[in-house]
Amino acid sequence: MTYSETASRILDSAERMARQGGYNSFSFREIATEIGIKSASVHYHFANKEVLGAALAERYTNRFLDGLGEPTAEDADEMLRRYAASYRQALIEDGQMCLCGMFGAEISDLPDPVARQTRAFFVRNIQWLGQVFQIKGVEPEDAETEAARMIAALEGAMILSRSLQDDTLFDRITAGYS
Amino acid sequence: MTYSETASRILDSAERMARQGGYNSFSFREIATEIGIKSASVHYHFANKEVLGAALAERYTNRFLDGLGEPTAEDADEMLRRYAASYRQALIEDGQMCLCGMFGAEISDLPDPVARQTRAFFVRNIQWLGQVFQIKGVEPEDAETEAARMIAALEGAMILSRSLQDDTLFDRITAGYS
DNA sequence: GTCTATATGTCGATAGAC
DNA sequence: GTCTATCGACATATAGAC
Repeated sequence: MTYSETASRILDSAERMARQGGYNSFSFREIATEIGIKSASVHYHFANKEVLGAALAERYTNRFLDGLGEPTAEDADEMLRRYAASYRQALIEDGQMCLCGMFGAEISDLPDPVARQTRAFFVRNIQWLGQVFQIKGVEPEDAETEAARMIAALEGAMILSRSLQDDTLFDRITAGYS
Repeated sequence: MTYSETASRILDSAERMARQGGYNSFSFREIATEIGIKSASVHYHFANKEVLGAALAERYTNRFLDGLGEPTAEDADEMLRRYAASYRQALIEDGQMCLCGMFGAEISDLPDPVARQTRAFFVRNIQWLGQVFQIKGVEPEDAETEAARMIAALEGAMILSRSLQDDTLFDRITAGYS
């Protein structure tokens, strides 16, 4: 999927808001004001809020996985470090939470298309990490559990670190993955 | 703090909604409708939303720690199992997320009194678990990090398990704590 | 303690001009 | 593609009667 310049700026704005306060924290009006158009114009690019929310989660997931690259046959430990570093960068350098971690927490209240894209984030991440754990020698039947455990640790570390306003806490919690 | 019958029912209703969709998912009107009064009456018990939100997090934290009891000098492993079981029960038996996990994720958008009570949940839980890890023989300077790591794992496990609609995933992710 | 009534603001969404 | 204008619904919050 490729987006027009304006559509991209809408997504950028919405993503920043959603990563601070979740699905209910971005609005057509506030996005419009921020990028200098009117809310009716935002509706031209994204017909309604669930379409916008689903596009948000989809773009986020694609970018996240693109940033990781394909799991390579060597240097599995380096892949794990890189995976953890993606979360670290989002939290500490960008100052933002994981979009799909936010959406995942409130998933039972989300419109179905948004919930489905949120699930896709976790499914695809578990697959990616599961491959890495298999390369490391984890039994195939345990690799996805190990993957889910690592993702849970990283999502949870973001929440505690952000809540307690202590960036070093994220590093200490995830020290085993670096 | 002790609440009147009506105030308790307000908190019960708000807590259930907040544990599904976060801070923006409960409203005076919806609470009022659910318990059979008018929204103006909800305002009589809780002056405004940030007061209600802070009361929600405070009551949740007190109940949670009361349910755990004091860390005892023996059976540290049993204390850890009991701690993990509290999260398991919330997710699987009650079908709800951790209130302060939700609030923690969106903490940068929360009114200050709510944010402070949310932080208190994590501070007090880290202290409780930190004591248990010390009893287990973890070095005092590492005990709170170990505590934060376990809480992060449990909060993250809730998010992934709920997102993927797979209760068994929570158990598999947290198997090391049981 | 609860009510009616209301003020004031924001929300998502749409019709139709340009 | 963007705009003005507007709708109906819902939000938090308050004044004042009972």
